[in-house]
Amino acid sequence: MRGNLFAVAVNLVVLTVRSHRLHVLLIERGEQPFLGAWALPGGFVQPDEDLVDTGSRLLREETGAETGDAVVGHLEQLASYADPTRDPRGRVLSVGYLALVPDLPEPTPGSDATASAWRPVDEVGPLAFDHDHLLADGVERARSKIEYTTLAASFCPPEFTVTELRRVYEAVWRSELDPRNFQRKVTSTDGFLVPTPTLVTGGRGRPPRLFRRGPATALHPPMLRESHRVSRNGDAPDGD
Amino acid sequence: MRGNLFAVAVNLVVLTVRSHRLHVLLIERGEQPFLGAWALPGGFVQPDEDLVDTGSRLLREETGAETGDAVVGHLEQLASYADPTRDPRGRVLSVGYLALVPDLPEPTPGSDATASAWRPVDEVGPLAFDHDHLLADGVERARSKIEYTTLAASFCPPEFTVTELRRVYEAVWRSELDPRNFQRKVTSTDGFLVPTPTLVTGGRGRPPRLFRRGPATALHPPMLRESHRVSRNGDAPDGD
DNA sequence: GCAATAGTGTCTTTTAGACACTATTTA
DNA sequence: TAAATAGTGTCTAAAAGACACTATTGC
Repeated sequence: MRGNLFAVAVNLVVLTVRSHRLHVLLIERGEQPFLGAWALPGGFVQPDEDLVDTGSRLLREETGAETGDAVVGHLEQLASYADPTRDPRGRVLSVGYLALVPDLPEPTPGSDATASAWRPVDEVGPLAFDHDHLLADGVERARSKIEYTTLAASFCPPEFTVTELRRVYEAVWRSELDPRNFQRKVTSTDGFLVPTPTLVTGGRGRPPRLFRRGPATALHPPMLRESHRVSRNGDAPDGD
Repeated sequence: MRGNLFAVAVNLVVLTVRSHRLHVLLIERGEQPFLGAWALPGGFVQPDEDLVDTGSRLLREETGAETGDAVVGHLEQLASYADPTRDPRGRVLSVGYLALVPDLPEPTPGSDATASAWRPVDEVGPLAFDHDHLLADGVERARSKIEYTTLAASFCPPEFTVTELRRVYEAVWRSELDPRNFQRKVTSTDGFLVPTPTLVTGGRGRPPRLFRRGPATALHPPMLRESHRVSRNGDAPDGD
């Protein structure tokens, strides 16, 4: 086996929806390199960890919540980044993971960070390392994946209303959806939403019903973004 | 930066369509570990290479053809695999790349292989390392990606007939498509196919027209697999 | 001529999108 | 009561799927 060894890190693109906007979890770096810069949370893979273990450990450390794949939220591998110049310390390969979580309480900064915060994804300035690229890939993955899966519900608490789910789509896609057609679409897609007996009172209008996630993971037919419906060709959703 | 270093390899899932079946390029290992076993072609990332450079270098070495992203065919990152026990030599992270190429001449074995061959993907026995997993992920990526992109044309030579393109879909999906509806669908999707003046003579029936790939990369609306159209929920195309 | 393959037209069914309308709450 | 939000029904347009039909070759 030839030499040329790498350090391997996992970096998280943790997305959530707060006040109708898509937010990402950032940390302010407390170490070199990029001391004081904002970055995606991350850490090195430990000797006996598989990549996904590192991802869930980091997610737990950064958000406090037990939001692995099993409970609420969603965690999946995005892609790996290994440009030889991406880290001034040497050869570091970073495996990006995408996490979709419900709106959580304020995060607590991890050990190597002086601060952490939720920031709207379209207001994020230049980040440390190649994290802008990672973030863009994560956001695009989320945008396209809620088209043909039920993953949008990962942004919601265990019980939620159809309107809450619609706000998720609208925030992630930055577009408005017709509430009536949306209602029909999601409630008639078998296995997407399971109604509970509970109605949410205290609001302004007719009390909405609470739903839980159903067993379905794929949406057929998919829910297409308007930008995808308008033109017939268009740009590439690149593969990596 | 904490220690715990990895060797980083790239492994290729090279797919093509030969005689109406989806094939993958395999090598017979000429070195330990897994000496004599069949495996996906691969190699280590060299000091100044980015991952995609390693991928295209390996693809060139194994297929002989210049089939990077630019020419014909397609190369994209799949996912990374780093189970601590996946390689008996120690900690090796493998970055999987998916390559879609036209039907090429017989491959020439690389340096660390005693043989290489195209094998139908559904007749591939247990492979070395975790390459069965990698292959399954690659095939599923190809199956789903030709639904909403024009990547199926990457399996074709620069000029091809509509029937050849349909054979690609049928081989990758293992299902039959209506030739007439398929024809209308692909020729009416803007930017997918560009007609040439050439008709292919010498065949049995009416001579078909040759087409080239157009500029479109995305298919809107997508071309859905029958399995996806039949039921409304169904199983998960998992994210990583 | 007939068989085979390429390609078009047309009808039916399904789905998306627009939007009128009903239902149930708070103020 | 009016205003607000939830949810249903219905019409239209677009697309998928079935399949009759025409076009052009080799035999």
